[in-house]
Amino acid sequence: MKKKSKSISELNATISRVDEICRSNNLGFTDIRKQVFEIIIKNNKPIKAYQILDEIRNITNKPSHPPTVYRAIDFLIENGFVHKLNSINSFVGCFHPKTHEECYFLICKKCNLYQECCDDSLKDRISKTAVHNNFIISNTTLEIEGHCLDCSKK
Amino acid sequence: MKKKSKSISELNATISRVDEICRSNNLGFTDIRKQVFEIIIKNNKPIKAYQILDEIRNITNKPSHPPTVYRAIDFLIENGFVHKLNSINSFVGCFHPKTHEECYFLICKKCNLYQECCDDSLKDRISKTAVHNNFIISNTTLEIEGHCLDCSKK
DNA sequence: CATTGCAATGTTATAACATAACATATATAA
DNA sequence: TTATATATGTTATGTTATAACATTGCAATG
Repeated sequence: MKKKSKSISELNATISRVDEICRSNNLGFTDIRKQVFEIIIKNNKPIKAYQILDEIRNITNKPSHPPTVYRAIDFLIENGFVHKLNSINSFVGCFHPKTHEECYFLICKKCNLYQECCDDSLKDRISKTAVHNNFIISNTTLEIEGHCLDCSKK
Repeated sequence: MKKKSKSISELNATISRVDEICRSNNLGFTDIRKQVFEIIIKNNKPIKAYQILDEIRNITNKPSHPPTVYRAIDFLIENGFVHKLNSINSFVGCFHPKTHEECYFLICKKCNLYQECCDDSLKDRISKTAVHNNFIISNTTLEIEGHCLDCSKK
């Protein structure tokens, strides 16, 4: 389980990476989208849409509305830069965008830190289950809630 | 993928089974709870809380309110008789309550039919992933969305 | 350089999902 | 009887998300 925040350099590297991906794929990484992405990725923990909205209002001192945030989130999810945790209606940044399609998560209920856990054996197992049921996967939600090592010690 | 509705006898068997479990565990399977359970399990497809509320209103012709439904759902989920599909804010009945803790799902986006797919190899794989990350699981959400055989043929 | 088209954003309103808080009822045990 | 616990009724509100339409800005085309 992740113990501490990502380093500044790691954050910046991820942001640059997304910037590049957008440029090379002709995706408009607009100010709003960049802003929302940065808020999500810097948050370290899953963040909710209305928290993002509050932050934007604080930063810009302008009126902002839910659709602005949700549209940006949609863009970021569509392109794999952000994931939604359905079990807690929250959003997390992806630290290795475009390197995998599916993303699985461990979420600590106590400290709220999360970790992507996208190992291939798990992916394979899920694929096999789908095949076995004659099912064509379009997207998978795997969210494992519980306690990380630190929090289960306490 | 499930092709058709469960048979009446299968439904009744499940309802009786739940009834028994409640009796032997001293759980109050009250009228409201039974009613909500029956609505969910007979629906065959994932159903939403407010749809359940509408059905109750139709059946009873009395004023009913969201908390009534959500309380019943909470009871049913706590005791493993119903599961929530977080990815679509919907509820499904469990056809083998108390025989497993975790329940995984295949959900067809086209016809909305769902199937529980709780094979042990998948469960083991998830456990191993958790162990590998020093993580203690309290609950797992695995929802695989896509298309069932029938719908992918069309 | 219009003007047309398109993608993104602004804005208002409301839909959809869920729970807090307190009142009432019902059953059962002390 | 009274106390206690469990369940339900009821009002209000909190939280999450989207529909619908107006406006802006920019780039391609004539």
